[in-house]
Amino acid sequence: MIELRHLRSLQAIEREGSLARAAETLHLTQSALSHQIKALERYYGTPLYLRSTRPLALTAAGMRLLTLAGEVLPAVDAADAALRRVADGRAGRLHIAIECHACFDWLLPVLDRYRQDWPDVEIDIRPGFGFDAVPALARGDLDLVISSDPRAGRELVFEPLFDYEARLVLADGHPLARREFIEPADLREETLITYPIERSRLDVFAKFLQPAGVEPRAIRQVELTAIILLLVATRKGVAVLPDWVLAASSQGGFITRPLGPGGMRGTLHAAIRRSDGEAAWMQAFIADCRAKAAPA
Amino acid sequence: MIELRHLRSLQAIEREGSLARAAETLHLTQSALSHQIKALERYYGTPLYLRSTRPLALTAAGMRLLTLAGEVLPAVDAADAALRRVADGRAGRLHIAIECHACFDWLLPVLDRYRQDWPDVEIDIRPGFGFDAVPALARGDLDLVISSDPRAGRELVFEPLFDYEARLVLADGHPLARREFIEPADLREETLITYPIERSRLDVFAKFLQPAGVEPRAIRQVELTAIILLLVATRKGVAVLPDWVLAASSQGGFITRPLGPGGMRGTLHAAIRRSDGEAAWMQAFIADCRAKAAPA
DNA sequence: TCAAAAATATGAATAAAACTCATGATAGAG
DNA sequence: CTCTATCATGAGTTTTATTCATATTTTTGA
Repeated sequence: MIELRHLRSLQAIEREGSLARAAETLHLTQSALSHQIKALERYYGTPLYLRSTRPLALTAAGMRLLTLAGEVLPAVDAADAALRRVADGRAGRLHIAIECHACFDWLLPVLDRYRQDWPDVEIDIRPGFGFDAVPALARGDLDLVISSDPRAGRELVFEPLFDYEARLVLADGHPLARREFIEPADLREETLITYPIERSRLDVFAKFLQPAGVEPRAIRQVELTAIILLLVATRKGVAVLPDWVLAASSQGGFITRPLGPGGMRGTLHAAIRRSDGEAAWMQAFIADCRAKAAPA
Repeated sequence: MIELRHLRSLQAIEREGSLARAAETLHLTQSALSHQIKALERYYGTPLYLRSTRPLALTAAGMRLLTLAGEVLPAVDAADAALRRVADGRAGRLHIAIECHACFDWLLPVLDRYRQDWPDVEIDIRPGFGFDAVPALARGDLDLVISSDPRAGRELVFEPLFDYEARLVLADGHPLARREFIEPADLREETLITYPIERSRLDVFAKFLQPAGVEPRAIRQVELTAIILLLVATRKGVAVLPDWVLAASSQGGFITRPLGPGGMRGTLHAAIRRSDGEAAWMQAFIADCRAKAAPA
């Protein structure tokens, strides 16, 4: 069966004009090339070179193979170079899912900067994984999941990125603004504005209201962070958002208060496969996440 | 170094969904495939499959190679099929040169018929070889030369095609028409119409006039056979043409006479490389030439 | 035309590789 | 948690590729 080695030999013979010189550039002996071609000719049952001429002249069959070499070898070499970039950490695939909805706010700027430094990394944000993101990571459908509850395993690593505090956001002059901190019962008469995801995935419910058996007066779901802040400022309700959202926002007209006496805190993690952990492109990305909105 | 074998394995694994099944279709063992992939991974220094999943899932690097396989293998298989056609005599290259100018008249119809039966033979008529056609045949620049003087060698074979007689063509009622045959001196007062090639390559001169030291009154060179016949019929001169030209012509107004008492005869040959002599496409072509203008 | 030079071919021996066999390890299903 | 399907591993074997030494062929230049 023909192999790439044969195509490389044919190209070298054409380039160098003789078996002997081609053999040199291929780091082979003239004999090796002669045997190689003879084997090809035996395999196909037709001569590739006219032997009555010196140097050898290609037959039509030989030319067909030389053409094939020209078609095929550049593609092979390109793939080869690409894999080499993967091997030394310059290239990789970074398909991200985010479990935390508000993370778009810091992630997009980070990605923007990152992709300039790592042009060979194929970046994507994949929606629609929901709570299945971590299994999808193990399966190889994803490469990184932004998550706030680490469940490391043999195959997966959870790299801590940064701590955050979820705080209640309310309009300037709201009655609750006089409190030092917020208790669950305080929200009984409030309209709570949240991202449009199921309650079980919202920490306010899971960790704050539900344990106390409190239900807010109403819930309103809004997609965009900026709109949530606008609604809060115009006294349409209150919201619970991580502190980075508020630090990064240029909007005004609201203040924040801790949830509970100690505040509701957490740590954001990047879940990755252990096998990707050493790669330069991955380490750089995690470093960029930690630096977050650092000056460009 | 990566080889086509590896690309075929990757494709089979993708197709079959597991090493074991892929191994079957490749007529290998599962172990062989496992070793093969491990070798590739060692070579590139990066995993091609995630091992923590069953069946194996491709990594980004693995996908790059699978893509390469898709690009490259169809081209390889196409070339392979083409060479197989060459090997069993269905395909070949037929680059023809003709030493005899009038041969166009029977060759073109023959080629027309031939190429319908042998679509995989690459046909061309290569002008500009002149007397160097036979060496060019040995060098592999040509594959067949129509020639009237056989000089066979170790490398070359001259296949006889058919006999012909070169006859003097003259207008009906021309004074020379009363002769049984023509002698050199008869042309002393005639205008001789020839193809536009050097005198040494025209048999009338080389074999008939020159030996007798006779020079015609004038020479006129004309490219096309039909025009030559027209000029003869309209008494602008006489010409020497092989008999097949006259047999095939539908024009009238002229008669022919032998040159010398026995006529000037020759045999047309097809010069080919001995290595092409066995090929089915070549034998068929020579047979077609011998049959000449046989009914289609 | 002949010998020297250059290029390729050949066969045996060696080196390298690819593959198989037998078995061990692991993941996923029930 | 066991069972089954799947993949990995290492030693041994077979196959393939390459080298070495030398023969053959073609080309070149007197």
